Amino acid sequence: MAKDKKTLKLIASTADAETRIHDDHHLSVRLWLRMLACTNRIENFVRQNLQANFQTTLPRFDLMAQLERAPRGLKMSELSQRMMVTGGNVTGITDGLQKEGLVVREVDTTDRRVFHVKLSAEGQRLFRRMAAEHEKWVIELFEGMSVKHKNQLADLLGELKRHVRI
Amino acid sequence: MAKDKKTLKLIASTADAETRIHDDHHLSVRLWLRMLACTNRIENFVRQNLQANFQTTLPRFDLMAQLERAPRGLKMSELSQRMMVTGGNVTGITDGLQKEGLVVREVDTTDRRVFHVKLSAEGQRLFRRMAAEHEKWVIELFEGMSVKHKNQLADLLGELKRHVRI
DNA sequence: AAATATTAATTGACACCTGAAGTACTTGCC
DNA sequence: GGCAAGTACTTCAGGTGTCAATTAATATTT
Repeated sequence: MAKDKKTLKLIASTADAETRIHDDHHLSVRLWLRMLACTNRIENFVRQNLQANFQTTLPRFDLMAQLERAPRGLKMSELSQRMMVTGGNVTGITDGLQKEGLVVREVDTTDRRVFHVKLSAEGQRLFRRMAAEHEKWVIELFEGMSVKHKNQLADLLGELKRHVRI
Repeated sequence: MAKDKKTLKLIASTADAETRIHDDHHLSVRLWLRMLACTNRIENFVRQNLQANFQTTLPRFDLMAQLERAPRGLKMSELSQRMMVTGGNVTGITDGLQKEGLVVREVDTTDRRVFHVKLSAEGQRLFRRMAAEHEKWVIELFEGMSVKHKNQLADLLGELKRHVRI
């Protein structure tokens, strides 16, 4: 039946190509909306848990996570790049964390424009506790999915990430 | 070498299972971070384009998109649910769109607590123009990926979305 | 029918985020 | 040396988001 329809449309010149393109359009948009929905759900879940268990937020957790992976510290601009947010935003989040003694801004000896942001000892302790919980939450969210499917998904997202260079 | 390590650990009872679990933990977290990175990139791209071409924002576009799919209008609570944001947020976005004449709040005849939010005629015209552009941007972002892979990704995300019910 | 609970939407306090303008510093070029 | 251009970060205005408290209307219970 679908074939009959296509066959008929073939008579009208470019109709078939149009149909294919149209389907692909829908595919891409549907894919994007679905990805967004998944991300939102997981993000909401993680955010609620961070708030309930540690009275903190996802951006703060994210910033600390970046620092934990870079023991030598990160410049504000590097944080901005890795967190995929603007510089002005990083300033605010860093201010808050610094005020609570979780991170420190260290001045660069050769270039007085730059800061090297690092986790304080207390920041490290707290982050380790949070990271352990965070891992549990994420496991929990993905536990309905087989390892095989998780790997497939990770591969496809890796491919997408490469194509989506901005 | 990695194998030697594992073999040695096997002597210590449950070590092998632990290793497997540990790997899976990393898999889930890595998967999640990768998904988040993809989403952020696409979202940033779309947001910038919406701003540059239509002087509007993603949440406003999203709200209008929800309304376009529901010609009979949506209650504030329905918008909140579909947009996956809180009610207070929907109030603000709706206020802005209403002020610009793009949506209208219609009172319910039987329950005076509820509003039915609808696109105005102007809102419909504008949304159609924006949606066409939006579709192009999304296609562009996904064009490096084969239709087959896009379908696989959509399927896997569909599975994830089902598992991740909150 | 009055008291109570529930529901729909709004408000206010606070955090996030962007984009653009501003400040302080460094670099490169004459 | 000195000045223009560039870089690192901050500040500010405005829109987005949460949560908790509030208001107004409807449902339920007695």
